Amino acid sequence: MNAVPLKKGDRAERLVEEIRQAIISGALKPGAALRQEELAKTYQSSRMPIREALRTLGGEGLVQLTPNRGGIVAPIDAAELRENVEMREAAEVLAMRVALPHLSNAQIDKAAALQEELARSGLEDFGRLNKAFHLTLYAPSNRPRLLTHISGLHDIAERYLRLTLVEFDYISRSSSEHGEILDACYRRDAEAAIAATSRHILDAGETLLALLEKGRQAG
Amino acid sequence: MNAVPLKKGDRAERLVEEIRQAIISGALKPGAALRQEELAKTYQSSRMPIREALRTLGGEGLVQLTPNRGGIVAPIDAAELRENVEMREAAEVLAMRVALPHLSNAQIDKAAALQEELARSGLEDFGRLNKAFHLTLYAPSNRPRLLTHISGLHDIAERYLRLTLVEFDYISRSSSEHGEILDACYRRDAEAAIAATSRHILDAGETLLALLEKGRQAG
DNA sequence: AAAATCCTTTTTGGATCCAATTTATGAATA
DNA sequence: TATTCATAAATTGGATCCAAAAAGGATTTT
Repeated sequence: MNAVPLKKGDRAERLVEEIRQAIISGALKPGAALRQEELAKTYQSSRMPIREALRTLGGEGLVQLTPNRGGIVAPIDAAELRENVEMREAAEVLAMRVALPHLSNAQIDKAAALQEELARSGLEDFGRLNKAFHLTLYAPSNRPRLLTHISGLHDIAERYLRLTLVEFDYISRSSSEHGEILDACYRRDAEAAIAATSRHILDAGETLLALLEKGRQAG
Repeated sequence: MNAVPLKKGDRAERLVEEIRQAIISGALKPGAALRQEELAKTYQSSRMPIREALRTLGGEGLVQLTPNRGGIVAPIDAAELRENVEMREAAEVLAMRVALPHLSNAQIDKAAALQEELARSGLEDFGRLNKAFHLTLYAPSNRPRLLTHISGLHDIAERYLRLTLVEFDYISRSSSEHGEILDACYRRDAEAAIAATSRHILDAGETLLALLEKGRQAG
């Protein structure tokens, strides 16, 4: 594989995505030291693009950089999850409010299709599909910075989702809440759509926080 | 100068701050190409830390990076300003809501002192002091990610402030709005503080947007 | 004269090299 | 035995070097 000579100029970019995914999925564990040489060997490149990638991921909050000591995978803690939930609620309510007036039925259908796939899929794909579901609804907002912001928040949130090994119950509740959001969108009921979005995020946050605390006690 | 040998490990960090300030202040003009060699010469270093700094600033939205073509100072446009205002409103309302219950009179006093300094100062220091004023009030929120987010939004907002060469009228209105916020904080009136913060941000946004449009027409 | 093509120059991205800093190891001392 | 200090190994940050890509100019072609 890798028959394609890999055009110059996106090695760092690729690495950002690969390492980001490794962190989100938990393949790289919270707190783990990110040795440049080691990553370079793993991803078949020199240390240089690794360094650039780590810096980008540092900006996203997935890596903690310390001068002369390099990076570690950002640790997990309840305070960050709480903060993430609050920020996500604020940002997604805004996105929904701006997007809804420009949302077409075709786009809602697309989100609905993602939700169906979500219902059929396992935990492995939950984060990716869930993020796609929400961002699909916000796409017509025409707010690129806001969407990037929300995307980053979802990436961080997914780490906590994976960590707590969310049970089936959670996914099914999320499913019905997604249904409520879609209904409100189809009706173009802004208040209802915003309220459902807000509740969806905050409820999920509470559930995860509780599980995280429990997990912390249990080990 | 530069008698201090500049410890290793924060060259890139320093450069981030210097270049960020140059972009915010307008010394580096929107759309201008950021030649690595040139910046390296200007800031007395090699291209390497420059590259890392540009990548960080790219993440902050102050630099636009294109593969194999390097970076340009992020362009200015009305759509981004609007988006920035919306995001700032959402984020700062959240910050105020979370911070207010933990806000001490001493901290409010500190913000008030910054406001006084603000009233005496010129346009040159407006952005910095205004940001400090708001962040001082949000500090007890204990939400580091949120504060970083707000800080970045302020940096971007300042570019538009400088660009429109805001007139005296704007600063004095901002001054009285800051007074309203402080009053509400002293009274620990959450609703009033949030409402005043929201209005403050949205009003300023409208003013700037209008000036930006006018400036665009006038040249 | 306009457009396309080739060639030169400039500039970026990646690899390698070197120095500074941190971390690990072990000896010396209290 | 625990602690401090010195030394060695590992690792990062910065500089330099080289190849690939893009930008700019000249020449040819229509």
